Amino acid sequence: MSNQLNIGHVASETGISAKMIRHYETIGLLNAPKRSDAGYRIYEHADVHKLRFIRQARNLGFPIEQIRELMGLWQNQRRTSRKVKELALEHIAELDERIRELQDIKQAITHLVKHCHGDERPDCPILEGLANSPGSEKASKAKNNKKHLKHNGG
Amino acid sequence: MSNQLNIGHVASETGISAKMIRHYETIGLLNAPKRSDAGYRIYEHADVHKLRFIRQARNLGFPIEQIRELMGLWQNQRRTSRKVKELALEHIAELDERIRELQDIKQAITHLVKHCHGDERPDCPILEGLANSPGSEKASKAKNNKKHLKHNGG
DNA sequence: GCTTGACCTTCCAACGATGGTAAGGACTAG
DNA sequence: CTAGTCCTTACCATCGTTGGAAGGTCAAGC
Repeated sequence: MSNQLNIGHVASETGISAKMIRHYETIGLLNAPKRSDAGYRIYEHADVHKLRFIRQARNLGFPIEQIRELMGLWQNQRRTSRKVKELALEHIAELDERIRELQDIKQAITHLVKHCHGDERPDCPILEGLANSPGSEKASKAKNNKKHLKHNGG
Repeated sequence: MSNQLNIGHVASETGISAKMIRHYETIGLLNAPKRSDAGYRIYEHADVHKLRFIRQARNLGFPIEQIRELMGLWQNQRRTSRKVKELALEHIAELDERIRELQDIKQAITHLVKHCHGDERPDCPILEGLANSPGSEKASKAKNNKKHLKHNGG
């Protein structure tokens, strides 16, 4: 009976933690499976397939909401590949934007670092740059739309 | 009397919302200012200076904890520029890693997109790629240490 | 006085995706 | 019967920021 598709089995088979499988169920990304008499979740092979799809999409950085759409398209036999490609291109554009932002930041810091001796002296252009750079700030609010600039989420 | 450095004034002067200024105080990034009889926060010009420093560092993507370190170094007259440069280089390394991750992802999706017609036909290599790619998953856990791959923090 | 409106205060919740932990029930092997 | 592993729900933490609610304060006008 150990080959029952309970959550642990599915988790190890898909590489998605039991925690996340339950989470995907609560947010409606995965349909709620049947339960055993004891209340255990019992999955079908189709669920494993779906979870693999989700994992792949997550690995590619698709946000949950886009994965929801992708899964809808995936299950829909009458979808057009045009719509799927649109979603993918949209995602690529977002990736490009984030890459560009990070590169801009990297360049700014690199510029500061270049002028820092990095020795025993306290003199440090990096700190000076952080303290002094933007002339006024009231105006910069409009330009700086980098809210989505997240540091490492891990 | 309107030139009192209360939180609203400081907020508009630094471009940091009053909300965030209070937040920085609660997490100990900014020291708690004096209060008026009514309990209003009354800041000094040094605080404005500090907040500008914080804002710049955030704009460059430094996480709060690193900003805390940077501010310590900034205020410390006996610091060495070496330590500051180390922190900055560490941050650059993290940026590089994130950029690389995003580029890898972008390349993978781009590869899928290239083979998709993007027309009225339902046939779609993108969805197939998402559904089928990784042969087994149990092993892939070790390789995939991209936990910190966050989508847009919005 | 009394009201209006802008400002301030604290506390609580949310985003997105995941990890952790706790308390308790269910199962399996010895 | 017991030990150990699995399952259940539920809450808290991350990370930085924003939003709202409910209430106190202040400066102005009538």
